[in-house]
Amino acid sequence: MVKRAATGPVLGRALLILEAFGPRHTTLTLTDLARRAGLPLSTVHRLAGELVSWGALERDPGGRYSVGLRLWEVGSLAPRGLGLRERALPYLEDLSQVTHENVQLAVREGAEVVFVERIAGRRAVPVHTRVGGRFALSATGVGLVLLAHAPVAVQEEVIGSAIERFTPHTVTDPAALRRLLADVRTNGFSVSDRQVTEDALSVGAPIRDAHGTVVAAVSLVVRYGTVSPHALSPLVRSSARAISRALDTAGSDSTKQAPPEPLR
Amino acid sequence: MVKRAATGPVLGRALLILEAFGPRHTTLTLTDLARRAGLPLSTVHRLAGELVSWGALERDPGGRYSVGLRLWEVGSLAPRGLGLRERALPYLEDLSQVTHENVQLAVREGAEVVFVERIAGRRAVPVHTRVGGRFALSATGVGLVLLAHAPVAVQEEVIGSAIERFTPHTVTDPAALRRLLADVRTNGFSVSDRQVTEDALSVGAPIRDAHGTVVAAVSLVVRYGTVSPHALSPLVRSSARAISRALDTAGSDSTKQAPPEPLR
DNA sequence: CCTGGGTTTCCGTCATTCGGAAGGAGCCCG
DNA sequence: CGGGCTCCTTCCGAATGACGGAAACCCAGG
Repeated sequence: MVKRAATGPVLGRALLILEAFGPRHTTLTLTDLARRAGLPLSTVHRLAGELVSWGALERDPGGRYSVGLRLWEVGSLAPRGLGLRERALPYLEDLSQVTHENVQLAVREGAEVVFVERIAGRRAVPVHTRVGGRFALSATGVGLVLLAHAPVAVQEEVIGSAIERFTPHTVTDPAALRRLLADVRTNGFSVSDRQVTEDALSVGAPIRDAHGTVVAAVSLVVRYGTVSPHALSPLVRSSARAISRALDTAGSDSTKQAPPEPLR
Repeated sequence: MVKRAATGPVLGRALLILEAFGPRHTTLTLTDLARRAGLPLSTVHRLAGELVSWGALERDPGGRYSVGLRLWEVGSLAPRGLGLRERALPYLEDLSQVTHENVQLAVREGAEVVFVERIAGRRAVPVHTRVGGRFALSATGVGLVLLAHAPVAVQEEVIGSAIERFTPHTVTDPAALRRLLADVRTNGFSVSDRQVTEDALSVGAPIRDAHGTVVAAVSLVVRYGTVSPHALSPLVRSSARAISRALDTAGSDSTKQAPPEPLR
């Protein structure tokens, strides 16, 4: 069994409160907070008060709560968050300048992708990606890369459960997905052909740490039909390798680089 | 006296643990964590375990702790963090493209500036600014703007306590600082003339919300002597106003209406 | 084999959290 | 102007979960 939370009441509830916030709900009233967290009002009132006094949450003049700057600061210390973003950004910008297309940088968290950075091309296909947002592993360019190199347990989890379909082109057949992942591993890049939206195609490549473990992925997202995947893959792959190299050399704050492996 | 922590033991300690991380200490061993947080080992072990199980912290194979991606995700929901950054970014990039100098975006937290975004010009003066990092209010371009428009209590706090000196040009005299702040308010922009380093000068301007309250500041940082402040101020000011406008339209509902959240 | 660093587990004591309920503060509508 | 609404804040006694010293554990390295 790996599911059990193992969290005491206090912390557990405090974290439930943090979880209540989301992209669609960045500021919440106390009552909403309690409702969304599934906790009694007075409990939320007390805990939220403590969180505010530290700066994890903030209250606007109307009394509504939002995530505090202080929490953002701490969050920005996450090696797989801002740390990664900072090191990769120059290369992502190069990609952006050269292609004028959407560039994405993402890591895997559990059975989902989390987008760490996104540079939107001016006249590129609109992509509904939010920095800090999550998405299914099996459909996007970055997702396919991360899934292909994920521990087998994760792959099986994803393949085993029903795969969400976004377009007629979304690969939902387990066998087909397995083949796709194998291709990603042998080719060194992924292609998501209109799997998320009818008009977009993305090409992703793996970013590795000093040990060769895949820790992140980059991708270019282009309008379907305008560019061939084969034209993009060398570009994406070489950028991914450049970023990988940048990660190696920049590992200054520790004696040895170790691959981050989130557990559940 | 400002305000007592008002935090129960559990949460308080958990937050102390989070505080133990910093730019120079992104990954810590359990013992370090305990030492830096000033807590007994077993306590930290227990609490950190809970935090890990939720994803607020992560452990690498070596058992060392770092800030978890999950916390970064939640942090990215902070309106004054990523929210602000996202809306301002296009304008910051324009500034960067036009001038090829360093562009900074910051907000005030207590008696310090917190940098929310920084775009480094290729061949611009090196600036030691880190996104998510803090700095004294009284010296930088952004800091002067934020201080000039801060509540009087904050201004007095800063002016009252000893002002840190970075260069011979740093303004540390209370009266002089007061005059400087008054200038900032009347001129609508600030100039930090070699106050942080001998070779840098920065010009900052205020960003306001729908109510006219100053909520953030932008600045350009250039090498001293290359450009006159007067040449920069119109540019910085107009960018600041553009960003202010972008904040208004983007759904800053005061206390009136139900939040019409724009999705994409 | 032993020494020393960090890590994990245990468990009796007792300080802290819990949350229902009651009291305010606005706001809208008739 | 008053009654009803929703949302916010404060209180306090019961009992539950937190606390952390101490001891076992697990390596490396000498």
